[in-house]
Amino acid sequence: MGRTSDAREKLLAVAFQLIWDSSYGGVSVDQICERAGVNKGSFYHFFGTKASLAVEAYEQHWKLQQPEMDRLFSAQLGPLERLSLWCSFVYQCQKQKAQEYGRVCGCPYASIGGELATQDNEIRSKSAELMARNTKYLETTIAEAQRLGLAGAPDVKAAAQQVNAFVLGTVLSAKIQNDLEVLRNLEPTVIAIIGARVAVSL
Amino acid sequence: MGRTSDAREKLLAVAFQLIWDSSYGGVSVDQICERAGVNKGSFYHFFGTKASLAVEAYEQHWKLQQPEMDRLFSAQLGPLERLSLWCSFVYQCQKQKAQEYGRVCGCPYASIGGELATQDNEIRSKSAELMARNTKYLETTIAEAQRLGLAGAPDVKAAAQQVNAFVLGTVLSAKIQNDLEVLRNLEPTVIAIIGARVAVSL
DNA sequence: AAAATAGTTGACCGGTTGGTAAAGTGAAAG
DNA sequence: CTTTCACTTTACCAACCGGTCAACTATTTT
Repeated sequence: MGRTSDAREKLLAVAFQLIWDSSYGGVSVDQICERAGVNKGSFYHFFGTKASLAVEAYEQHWKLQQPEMDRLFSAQLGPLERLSLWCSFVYQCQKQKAQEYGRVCGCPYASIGGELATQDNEIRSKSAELMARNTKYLETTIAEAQRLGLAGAPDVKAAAQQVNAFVLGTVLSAKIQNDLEVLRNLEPTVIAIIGARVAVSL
Repeated sequence: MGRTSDAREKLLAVAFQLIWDSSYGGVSVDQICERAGVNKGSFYHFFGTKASLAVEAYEQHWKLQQPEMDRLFSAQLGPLERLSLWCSFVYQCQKQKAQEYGRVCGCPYASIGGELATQDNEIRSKSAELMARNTKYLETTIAEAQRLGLAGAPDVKAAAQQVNAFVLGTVLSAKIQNDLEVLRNLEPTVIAIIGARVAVSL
């Protein structure tokens, strides 16, 4: 009973976008409210603090993004094909966002995580959790590549973390240089990371 | 003529530390002044804005750090040895800072760069510049490895960027997970990145 | 000694911050 | 129809933000 509202969903979506465009500290609750067309009182009806809004906004974004990830990492595809598709996806995703906003915006999860890791433990651990979910796709894929003799990583979990770190670092470089170029050819290095140990030990 | 002062140097050092510990947005001019034992009026005698203090603080930190980098990348050492030394250095550096502060603090240049890349172009470009200086060491080293037949990267500059991105991403992961473990074995993957192409093409 | 200069002091500014509170409104449940 | 309750509205708060200013002090040059 009582009335219904889409203010909550609007706030989540707007908060995610605004924080991705600038940063957590660079966006105020007032700005989020204004852009969402919601009064501040309503904001604090739905969310206890700015930080908890951020945590929920990022969780929500993951949920909306998950079907796309499932599609990219479909079991219908070969493991190397999935990795290749994912590399292209990362580039395309950054490219589209850069066209919309006029600057390279980087990885949203890593951005807020990197900004607040030492200051807000809940946001840090949510960021870590979302990045771990991402790495899980890589781990499963690399494990299958291994099984098919396409990769030579002794420790699959470590290899997934390494691939993730490489792509994360490249996306961050692209953001800091404000240049998408470094993102255009991720795949060969990803292949090198997961295949190198076999090759090197030859 | 006029009196002399070390307030400027104190502000630069304190600002760098405080921003590294938390973030640019998370530290106020008042806090920097208080920790440095300097009045706000003096702050604005030396620096025009908070942002320009940050830019100068990071440049200063680079200058202080450079001799250490020159030592790590000494021409007396073999190229792979330099890379190995650098990987250990990155880990030790993060470990020491983590012990001092109680949390993994990540790469200072990348942290401020990632936070403000879309908001403050001067800070973004200073961050990019410092990271490029870092990559230059890698580039020279990889070029020599190539010359000695120890690496098989067709594009040396790209390989240096890839190695840098991998380490950067791993340091960021360590910060977000607040766990140094991922940093303990950087070297094999670095070797794989610069050596893979030769090995793979066998 | 006096003038010129470099640095210090601390009060002050308007605007913004995250967050609160209380009264009001509209729709669904009884 | 009325009660109930989810949501909205708006005014408000103390604390803090980056930045300014004019008076003041210590040092060196002339």
